[in-house]
Amino acid sequence: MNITAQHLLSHNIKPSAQRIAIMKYLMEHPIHPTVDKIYSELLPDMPTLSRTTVYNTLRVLEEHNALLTLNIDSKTVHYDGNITPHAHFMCRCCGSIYDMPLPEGILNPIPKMSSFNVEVIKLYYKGVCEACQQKEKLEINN
Amino acid sequence: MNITAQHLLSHNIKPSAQRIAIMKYLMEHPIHPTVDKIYSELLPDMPTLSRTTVYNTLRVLEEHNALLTLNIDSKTVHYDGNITPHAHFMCRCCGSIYDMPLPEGILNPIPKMSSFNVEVIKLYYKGVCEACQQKEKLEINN
DNA sequence: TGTAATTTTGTAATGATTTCAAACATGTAA
DNA sequence: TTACATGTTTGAAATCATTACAAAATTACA
Repeated sequence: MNITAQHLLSHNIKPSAQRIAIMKYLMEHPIHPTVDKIYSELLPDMPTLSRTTVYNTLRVLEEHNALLTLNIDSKTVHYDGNITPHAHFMCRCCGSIYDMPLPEGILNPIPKMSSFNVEVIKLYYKGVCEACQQKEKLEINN
Repeated sequence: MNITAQHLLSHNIKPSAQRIAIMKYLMEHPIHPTVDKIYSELLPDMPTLSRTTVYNTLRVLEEHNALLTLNIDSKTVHYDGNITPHAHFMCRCCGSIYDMPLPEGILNPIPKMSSFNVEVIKLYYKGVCEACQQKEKLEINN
């Protein structure tokens, strides 16, 4: 029994070949991929894989809290196999998404927050990453 | 010249009838409506209004920082005419979106944040609102 | 082995958003 | 005022991510 299957079982998810492949891909590639990225990366090694299976599987993984779904991009959903609490930064130039630390204390006041029962927190930063800032400077100088 | 038109001008937006109507609706209805909500609410008083115009106008308003776009709901975008910094809570039962205070200090560390140039911060809470918590209790008791 | 339950697959449908070109409105110069 | 240029609105059609669905494949287990 491999480690990814055990990880799925610990979330009460039956570890099929497809689910293992998708979960493994997410854990080994912390690049916050989209459905299409996951699908096209896994297809060469799993030629019968269906896009619908990727959608289905990601929904199952989400429902069992085995991944985070990111709505930082209004065009499409991105997925994160790292479920430890953290924030995300998306560059408006290159579209890359980076992990960020969660500010101190942001998790603490949740239970006291008025009468709402807060179950999930999403913190998104948007702007320009280091690499794209350099590119912008070069363009201005030319 | 009405106050909404002045508001648009202060954001360098030419105040057409449609733009005024949409901006006014957003400012007078802090319910974080969707495109379809805005369209169907304005249609009776502006029968020639096109859905495309609502999309176009919201994009113009966003580009000129006259509103906030919320990607808290993965299904569709919600809009907020209140541009003072604040967070949002969405109820997973009824879908309502509420304004929330931004935690102390969350805006301060932005400039120091590694080498990223942060331009926008979005903080979303998800869970169950007070009213839906009451409903859930009633259902359990019956 | 046989049968029920679950999972995967591919196709078709859905629905939010965008594209596009024509119609319309507005501003300005003569 | 007219003429022209510019910007805005409109509605139809296209796009594209996602979902629905039913058949096929796989798994669990008696």
